[in-house]
Amino acid sequence: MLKHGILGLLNYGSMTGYDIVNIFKDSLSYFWHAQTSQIYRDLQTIKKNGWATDETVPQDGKPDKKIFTITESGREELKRWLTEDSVEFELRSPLMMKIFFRGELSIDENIEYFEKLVKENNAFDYKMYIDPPDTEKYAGLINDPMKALYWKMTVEYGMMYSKMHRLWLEKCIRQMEELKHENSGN
Amino acid sequence: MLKHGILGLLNYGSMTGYDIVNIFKDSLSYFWHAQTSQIYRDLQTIKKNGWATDETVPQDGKPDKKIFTITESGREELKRWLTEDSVEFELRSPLMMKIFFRGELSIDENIEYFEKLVKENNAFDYKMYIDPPDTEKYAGLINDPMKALYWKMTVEYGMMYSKMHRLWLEKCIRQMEELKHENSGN
DNA sequence: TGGGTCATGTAACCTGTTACATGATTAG
DNA sequence: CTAATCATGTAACAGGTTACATGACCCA
Repeated sequence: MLKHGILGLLNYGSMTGYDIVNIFKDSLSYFWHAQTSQIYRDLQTIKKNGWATDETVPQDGKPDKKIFTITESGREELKRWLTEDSVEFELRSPLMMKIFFRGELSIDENIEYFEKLVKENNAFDYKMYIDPPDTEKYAGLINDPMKALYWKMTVEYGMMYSKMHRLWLEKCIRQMEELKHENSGN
Repeated sequence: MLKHGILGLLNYGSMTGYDIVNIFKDSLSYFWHAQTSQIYRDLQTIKKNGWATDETVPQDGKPDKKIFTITESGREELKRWLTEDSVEFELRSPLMMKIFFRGELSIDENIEYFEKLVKENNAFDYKMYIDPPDTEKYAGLINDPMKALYWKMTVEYGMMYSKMHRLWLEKCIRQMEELKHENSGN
């Protein structure tokens, strides 16, 4: 998955591992986390598979750069991946895994926990509001409005997800409060 | 993560690897996928860590059973995991990874693709409607209404997620149609 | 003089996936 | 007769995480 994400970025233009790490942070990281070390390692695999070539460019005052360029075979692989038939409707949520078992703790602990999650969610929204993913920054990379649409759609997904998440958290808190009062009312 | 999910199930009562595989399918699998082989392997690790003990029970006409029982140290580990402070607000979506790069394909291919996703989403909703996750089936396991709430909340999350997903897909299709007509209108 | 940016990675480990293997019983 | 259920895994590989390492330049 990550290899194809890197390939997709390389398809916009030749760049270094360092560039990829940075662009990743501003875009794909919202729905796929990647370690720097993994990016450098996968870049080696990409080269080994013949999907990209590299060229070392010396610089003065700065470390050498290694610029990767996608090959024809890399473009084919990217297209193959994009059009392959696979079930991607997969949701992996460590949060739900924990909440499933949260009945082990007291209802007060849980209400407190959910309120903490609401705060985190708000902080995320606020950060998105004051410092939104800067698509302009990469205008040189993705200048085609047809291509930019898809980036925009993933950003919208993130926003809708966040909203749904908050609604769900609030509903859960209401349900816990109810159960709490029912039990104390007996 | 999976190890702690298994530990959580074991905490409801002693059971075999086979039982865990089945309960997993009806519950946790909606937000965490696990291979049978991984469950059996992690069960070995859980035993090695002293979080559970096992007892082999011969049966006739059927293979031997290996019943796992959580230990005090296992319960402590479960509680530690539940209360640990960690950022779980993580979204991993292979779908978004692909959509981000979908500008490489034609707008007609993309509209078709999104319509396929809508159908898949509807099929999922329909399956949930005619064959909902059967919490009753495990009433013997989780009989405390306080504990059952948390299971219910994760199911609700799945439903809200699915709804948001459909809304997003529909919005995307509208945006693509618009862009398509704008471009052909020039 | 201390932290941020630029720029590269390696090593060890942990977690998840795919493919394979066995074999009796029971329900349709 | 065939498919599902019961019940256990192993081996190899792929992918993700954590910790560590280097070093110059620039700005405050």
